[in-house]
Amino acid sequence: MDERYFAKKIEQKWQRKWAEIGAFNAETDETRPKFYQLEMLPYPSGNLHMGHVRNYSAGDAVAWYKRLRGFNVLHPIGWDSFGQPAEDAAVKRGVNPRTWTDENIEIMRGQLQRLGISYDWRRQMYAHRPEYYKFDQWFFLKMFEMGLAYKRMTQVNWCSHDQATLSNEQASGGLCWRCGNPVIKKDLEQWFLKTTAYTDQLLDDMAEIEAGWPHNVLKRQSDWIGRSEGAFVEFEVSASGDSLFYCPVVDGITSRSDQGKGRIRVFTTRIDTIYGANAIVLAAEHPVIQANLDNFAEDVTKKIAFIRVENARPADHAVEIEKDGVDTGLKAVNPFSGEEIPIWVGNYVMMEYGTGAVMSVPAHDQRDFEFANKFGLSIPVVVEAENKDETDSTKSVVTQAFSDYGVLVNSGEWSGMQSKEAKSEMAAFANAKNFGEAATTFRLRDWGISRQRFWGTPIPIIYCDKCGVVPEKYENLPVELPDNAPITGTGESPLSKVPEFYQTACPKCDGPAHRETDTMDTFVNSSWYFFRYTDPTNESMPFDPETAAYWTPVDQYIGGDDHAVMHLIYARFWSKVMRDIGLVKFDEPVKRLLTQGMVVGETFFDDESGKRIYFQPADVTIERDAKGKITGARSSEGKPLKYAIERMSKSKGNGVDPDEMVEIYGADASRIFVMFAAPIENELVWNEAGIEGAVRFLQRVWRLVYKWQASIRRELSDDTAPSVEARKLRQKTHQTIKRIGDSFESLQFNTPVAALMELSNAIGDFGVEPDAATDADVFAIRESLTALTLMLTPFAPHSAEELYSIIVDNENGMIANDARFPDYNSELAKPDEIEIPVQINGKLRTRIAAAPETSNADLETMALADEKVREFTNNKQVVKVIVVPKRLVNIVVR
RNA sequence: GCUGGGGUGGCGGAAUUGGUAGACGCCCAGGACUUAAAAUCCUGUGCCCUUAGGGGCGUACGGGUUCGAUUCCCGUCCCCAGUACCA
Repeated sequence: MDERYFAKKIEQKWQRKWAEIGAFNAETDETRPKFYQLEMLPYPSGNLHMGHVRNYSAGDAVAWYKRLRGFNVLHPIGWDSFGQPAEDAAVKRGVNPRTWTDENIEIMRGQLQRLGISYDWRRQMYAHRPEYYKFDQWFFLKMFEMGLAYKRMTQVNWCSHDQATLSNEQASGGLCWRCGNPVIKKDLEQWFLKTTAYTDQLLDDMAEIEAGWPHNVLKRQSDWIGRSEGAFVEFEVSASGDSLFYCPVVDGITSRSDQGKGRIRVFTTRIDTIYGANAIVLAAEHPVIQANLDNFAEDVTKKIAFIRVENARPADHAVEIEKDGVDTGLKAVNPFSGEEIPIWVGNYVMMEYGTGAVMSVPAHDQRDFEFANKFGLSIPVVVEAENKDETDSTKSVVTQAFSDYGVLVNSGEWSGMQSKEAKSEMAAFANAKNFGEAATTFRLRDWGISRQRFWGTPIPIIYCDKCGVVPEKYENLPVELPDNAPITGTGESPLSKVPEFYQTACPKCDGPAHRETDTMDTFVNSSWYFFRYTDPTNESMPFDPETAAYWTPVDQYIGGDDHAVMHLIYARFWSKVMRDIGLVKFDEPVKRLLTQGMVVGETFFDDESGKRIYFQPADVTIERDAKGKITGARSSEGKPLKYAIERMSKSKGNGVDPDEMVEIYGADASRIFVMFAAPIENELVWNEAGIEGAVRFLQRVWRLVYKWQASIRRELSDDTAPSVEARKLRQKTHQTIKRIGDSFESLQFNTPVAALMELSNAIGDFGVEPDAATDADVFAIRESLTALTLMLTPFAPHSAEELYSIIVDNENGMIANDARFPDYNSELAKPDEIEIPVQINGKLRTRIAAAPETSNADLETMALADEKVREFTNNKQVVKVIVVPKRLVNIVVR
């Protein structure tokens, strides 16, 4: 082997060797502790991007580290290979989605292999293969039996331009996220999974994973679930000329009272403030409003229509919409006070939340306050702070609602009670009097999984004229996708155009029947894929429960935080269902979660056209000032360019091809750089300049090993006394072993790389040349080079293997085979002498050298005796001396 | 707006959670080697003052607590992410 570092040559060599011995093939072994390292599976879009490289480099570092620590590691990869881009490609280019997908997987697998990620390739799962999606269907049937899968009519967001259904997120602001055209509501029969059956568990079980998940992810999940404790209260509609008005009975929104009058249900978290209600405010879409549009005065109806349009909120969350509303002329009776209050329509009330109706309590709710102010409505105060100064009612100018708890006033028989206590009692009272009850509402909705798409798992349901909705039989699974469906992108299910697919016999009566032609949301596939890895070829079950019991739950999951909510809530839901089926025995599938930041790119724009044309290419001249700060950039023709940082993507032309990186710098250098450049949870601004540093580092290590190669292979006698040099190097080695172990436990990847660089610098600075080295010197060098090489493995496995084979001088001595993380010896890590900074009045003035065990008293004496210190303490009174053991001495003088 | 996380050299970022601020790397400058370049190696590199020895300032800004604050407390400004006018 050459003394120069040829990345490509050694990378291919070790990838081949690992494959030969099946180095990363995981087998169940009850005698060894297991570790399940998982990264979010990629969508096979065609190419890896740097975000993938970051994700999989981090995962591989953990997998290697745990292997070096003696764990039996499961580190699998698979393909999230169902989804819309395959259909788009089919529409655009007429290719078969399956062919397109399979080709992309081949390309991306090659890229991952060239990066040398240590996967057990035998365990790949492919969402689009019948062997896998058969069990999506299996789970669906189980859930159908359990009452967790059901079908109902629902309104979906529909973009008539794109001919597509949209999720609420995609239809935010009432406009299609893709084309910007208005979104309409369309009625469709859809299948749902009852995520709401697990709402409480999804919230409460967070306690089990709290220690291992990012705080921010748990927060977002609990916001998403959105529990709020309160009560429903029904207000009777009481307008004079009652007959004019119509109150349709809509379950959960309105009801009919004993007197035959309609009641409007409101949800409130503050039933204690109900005596302060000055109005009922309804959403414009509320059924009572819609049913009476013809009965209102003409200008009222007009205003309602206006509000409905204006109510479409802009996508920018920071923009607050001005309150607007109109008095309908209808009245409602406060069931507590008997008071008659007006019914308004308000733009700040959402039909999608609660019942689409609120009781407006302006004195104690900021939004109601603003509304009442704008329209000059009364603002009756019913809660006062115990410390009266805080209550706005006592001030001459009221600018804000008082929304804290306090003492009830002007609240009939409840006056004088603590408002917090009154909440439950008033809810109980409402219940007893039959006009309300305590209730908890959630934002979480059941999971609509029907998609009018081709490239997804067919829903295994059959519709029979005689028997109705009939589940497919388990033995008939999988219900396979046909190969000849016309994919037009027109929004109707392509499967509904394939009679061979949908024409079938009823599993119950054997009569003619037709299949469901919708497919499942792709999030279904990713909700349980990581269980499949434990038993990827099982034909009768999703996986064998016993095998899975060894490997699962996942010990460490790593992926982008864009999946913090949906994917991770669905996966948690799925695990709970699997637990209830009896497949697993735990509540939570992922013990520890790490969310990595995005990789973004620096882009240079043409200043005139605004076109993105350059991404750090060679033909851009970056202009800097004397200190190296970027002041601007010019194209090769001398055009000034604008500079911006954006998410990397092909379409923006600022993407970096990982293959190119590997080709130029090597997989190891690319991986080290990505790990070193920024903390994993931060956004990473891609800047290729830094990668040279990673290459230089590897080359330095390479040269060091070659420099000492001959010496470290020689026989060493242990009777030479170690030099100061040797003792210092051993210290550094053992300190580094400690640091790197700690870093991995706390999932830091940038600092251990820095620690490795420091260690290699220390070896490079070793004051003795190989020919002059004593046995003790060589021993220290060998120890540190071996440790350095082993600890390099998680970041640069190919280089580590190559260097290790040189150090141990043994063809069979592979790290992947049997090597262990170096042992830490705390005695050796201890320095002989430490430097103690001496401060005077908190300012650093000098340092003194001392043995680590020096007592506080001795340190104090030494510090005071120091010449430099005496200069400062001369003619002054020493008031106090603070000694921090092994840290510093601070002398306070006056 | 609300919630969460932040603000440290020209840049990415360290700092044992109250104890030497700026590790490590990039950039930049100077030097060695070379006919030259590349590569490599060495030196310098927070800012200001000083011939030197050294001194002063410095972790967004203003206060506070402390022998000592990047770290804790109060106030202000700014950035990023999430978000739902959620009743």
